[in-house]
Amino acid sequence: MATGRTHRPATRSRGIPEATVARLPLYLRALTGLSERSVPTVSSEELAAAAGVNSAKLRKDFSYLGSYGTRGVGYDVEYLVYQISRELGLTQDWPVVIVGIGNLGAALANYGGFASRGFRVAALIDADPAMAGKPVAGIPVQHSDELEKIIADNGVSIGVIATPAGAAQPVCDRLVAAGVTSILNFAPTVLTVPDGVDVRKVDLSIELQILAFHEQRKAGEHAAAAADERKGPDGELPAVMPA
Amino acid sequence: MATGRTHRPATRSRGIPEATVARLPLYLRALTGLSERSVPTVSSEELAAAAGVNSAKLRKDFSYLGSYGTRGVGYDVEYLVYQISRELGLTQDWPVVIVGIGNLGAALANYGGFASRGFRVAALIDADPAMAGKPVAGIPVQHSDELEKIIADNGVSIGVIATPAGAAQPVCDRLVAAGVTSILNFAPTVLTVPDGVDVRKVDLSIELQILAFHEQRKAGEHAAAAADERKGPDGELPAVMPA
DNA sequence: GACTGTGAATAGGTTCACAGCC
DNA sequence: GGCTGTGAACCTATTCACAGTC
Repeated sequence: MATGRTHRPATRSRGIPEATVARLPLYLRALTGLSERSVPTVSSEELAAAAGVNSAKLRKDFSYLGSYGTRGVGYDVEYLVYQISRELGLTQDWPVVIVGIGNLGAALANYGGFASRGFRVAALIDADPAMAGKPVAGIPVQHSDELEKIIADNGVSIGVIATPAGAAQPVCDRLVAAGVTSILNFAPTVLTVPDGVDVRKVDLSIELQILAFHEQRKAGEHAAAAADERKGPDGELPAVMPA
Repeated sequence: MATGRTHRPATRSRGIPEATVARLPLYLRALTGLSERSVPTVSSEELAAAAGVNSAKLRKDFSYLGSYGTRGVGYDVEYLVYQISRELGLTQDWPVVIVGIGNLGAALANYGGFASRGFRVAALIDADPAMAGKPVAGIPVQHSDELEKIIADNGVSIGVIATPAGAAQPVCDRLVAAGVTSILNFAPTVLTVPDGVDVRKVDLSIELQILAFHEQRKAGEHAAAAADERKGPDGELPAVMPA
């Protein structure tokens, strides 16, 4: 009870679960593919397969958006594309800035998947003066001195951070101060932001580590029983605390 | 431990929840930072802050690994680093191949976060013959004809796919046939794999779309009180999106 | 007194299974 | 008959709150 409010409990109007929101882009991608092949309608079963989920989950997800299907028939592809796009806010244009134009930043600038949704790379920003003016993906890199002006001039509310870890928090602070309220962070560091600002992170090495965990388990399936319990096989390193 | 009354011994030793596994790399990163600054011990509160989670969750997570802390004191940093590394399988060397050396593949090849964990880029593979031999991040790119041989020679079990969407499934099939059992997929497509093969995906544009959803909702907060949805299912025209 | 470890309570997400409609 | 939409059952994850330990 003493714990105040950290997280606003979902808004009153539309309670779309977070897990559902995270899958909408998946459905949208699958639907876009069908649309390009001029498929008029699709069943929950087919669409679920194309999106890589199961059909019960898909139907449940769609039920949060409304009743957009037809029983006995399925879903109208074009109509669903529109509804999901609207729900995700992709019917409007989102200018984004990418800060940190190293290898990853350049890859992001070149990534086609942004433009094809409602995202437009409004500017590339880097702290290295030597980068200034150099075009990447056809867009000239601007120096980070310009950051605040760029954000303001373009009405940017989404920023992508692809800087080294050490630069991420200061960059984040400046973005937020300049008016950015959503941040996609590729730097391997935890960002602190004020309430009302959303941060999502993508950490490339974390994904690999999760794979390694499962991979290890597969490998150890033969000899699983052996080195299992806390009597760990300390091959090396500090074996403090016996527990 | 926990020889209490619980009548379900089943989930004892190897039952680490997936959500916990996904956070272990986060803790590890925070701990590594502390270790570099020679901090000897850390409380759940401090470590949780550094990792960006709350302390109850962290303690619960650690309780699945075992009792590695000391009441009244906290956790020994070095010891925890070791235990988590071992749990994640990072005390061994994981050779990985990266397939598709475009902008993103090159960024991944250059990404320092891999090497610093147990990951070693064993080879870079691309289908473009013009790329063959060109060094990227100091590693010469090899042609995809060599894929099977490379996997076998290096004992690779983890593959990273950074190809265009269309090439991803064929590449995936070849990786799996050659013995790869874990795949990190950056291509915006759903991969189909046999049982026993793990796939994790990272889709850059999906993350942005999720941000857009929340961003849109923030923007509408002023006018939120207005029409509270539930508008007629066919009130809007499915005006198809621009390509 | 400080802090971990963990049952119990709660919240969130998934799957089942079937009613309702085409 | 085929397929959606959804309450109910189930499962997973998070948070609470406090007993246990140093």
